[in-house]
Amino acid sequence: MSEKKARYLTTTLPYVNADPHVGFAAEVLNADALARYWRLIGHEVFFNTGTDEHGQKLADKADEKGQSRQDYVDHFANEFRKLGEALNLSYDRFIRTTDADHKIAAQAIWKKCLLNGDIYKKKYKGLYCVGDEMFLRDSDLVDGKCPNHPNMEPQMVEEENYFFALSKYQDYLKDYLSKEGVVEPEWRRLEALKFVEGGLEDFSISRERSRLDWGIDVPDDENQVMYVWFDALTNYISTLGWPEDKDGNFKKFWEEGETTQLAGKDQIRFQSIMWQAMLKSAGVKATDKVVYHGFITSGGQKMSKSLGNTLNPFDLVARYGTEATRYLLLRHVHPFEDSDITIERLDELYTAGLVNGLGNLVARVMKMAETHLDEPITRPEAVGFAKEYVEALDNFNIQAAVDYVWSKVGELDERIAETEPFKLVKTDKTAAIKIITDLVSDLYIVARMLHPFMPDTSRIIKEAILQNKKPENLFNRLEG
RNA sequence: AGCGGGGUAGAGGAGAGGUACCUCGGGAGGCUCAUAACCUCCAGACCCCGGUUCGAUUCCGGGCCCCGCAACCA
Repeated sequence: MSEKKARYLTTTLPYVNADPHVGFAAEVLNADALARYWRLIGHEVFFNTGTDEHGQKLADKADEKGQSRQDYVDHFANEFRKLGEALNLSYDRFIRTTDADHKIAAQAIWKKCLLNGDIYKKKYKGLYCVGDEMFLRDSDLVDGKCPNHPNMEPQMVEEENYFFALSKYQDYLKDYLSKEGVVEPEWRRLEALKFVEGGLEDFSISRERSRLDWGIDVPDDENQVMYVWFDALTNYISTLGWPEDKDGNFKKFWEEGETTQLAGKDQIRFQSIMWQAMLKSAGVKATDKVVYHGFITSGGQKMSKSLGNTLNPFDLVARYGTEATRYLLLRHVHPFEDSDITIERLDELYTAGLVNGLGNLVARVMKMAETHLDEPITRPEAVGFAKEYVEALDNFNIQAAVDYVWSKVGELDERIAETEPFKLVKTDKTAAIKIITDLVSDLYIVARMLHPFMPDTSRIIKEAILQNKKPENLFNRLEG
């Protein structure tokens, strides 16, 4: 058996200025399903996620609450860790951009890029919105004001910042993005390519300390603090131990392995353009593939607190349980396009797919098995997965993979209706037992395919089969 | 302004030059192993106007509408 390539997988790091969003829950669940699947088929996997914890917005909020910055972000980091438990995630590291080793790595990549001549200092003058702590571009202005803060007068501010010479990497990025597969779905790659061809501007990568004092220090310049990019993006490699690589994870997973990043569709510029240029400048291998998903809306609108249509992942877990929440978000969120989700819809899908579907199938098959089989079936040989299932997962289409598993659930239900083993057992016991054995055996295969998506359910079904015992109901009916 | 995606039964998706599939929901029958579950059948759709074509919902042009991006929203 040939040694399979190690695989690295990461989500983006959510900014911790709010509680976990259901969209991030979907992203991290997709990552988790892929990580579990890859491990299942024999790859060594490093699955990374975590939190992005710097920036003036967070510092201001901490100040408002009278908390220390670290305490404030600790609280949110903890909320995101809880999400990991609530969703039963199998990540290998939960990185925080406030972790000591990450700060060292961020400074290290900065120095490499500086040494490579891609970081320079430049005076920058422009309209600045105090509300957003951001410079405004002319195209941002609405009636000469910041669109987010129409009551505040933008101020003309001049400051000196470091810039990264993204424009130098136009040709490189064009080459990088010309290879099919570096961005999924394919049409997003074309979008990225078009953006690069449209011309790239160098971007600002630091702020004066007076304007931003909660971040990683710029090496050898007391007055400057890193602005998001060199800080946040570097997590993808600092998590592996770069640059020292004491444990060899960076070499194994990033340099010699296959790297995949998952991100929202708004992240193309950051993940597939800026980050790739930074890696090139620092002499680090490019990401092999970035997969971009859509957003989740509710009731046809963007979720927002003022509309009252936010769905909190913790509420979903409280309502449906961990396994069912995984099912709902993995099967009923489109892999690449936007998806709309409402509680009413999720309730229907929960009942149809889990209570009436999988749960009921397990109950009826295992009841027959327990009643009519003298002993458990022998565990079916692991002969590799069905082509449809494998292809869907290779294409990052988890929805299609789960759909395939449920097509098998449907087939088993049909087969029971057609062959009527519960009736046949009265007239031809041998034939009935053969049918039941086959049903149980195929149910075992369903459970195996279920593992990446619903690991506990998969295990419970397999155990029930190997003990020849009907388990407790897997999914209870919703109240009301 | 521009760039990108899209408009298919009540809802969400798939698909193809010869009027269309899946899931959920609705209706009728059947079954009794199962969580009033399951199976079968039925009703129900290709945004509008032109063009190409023997034939378009599918290709082309135009229109209308929706969504995303527009350099820190997952």
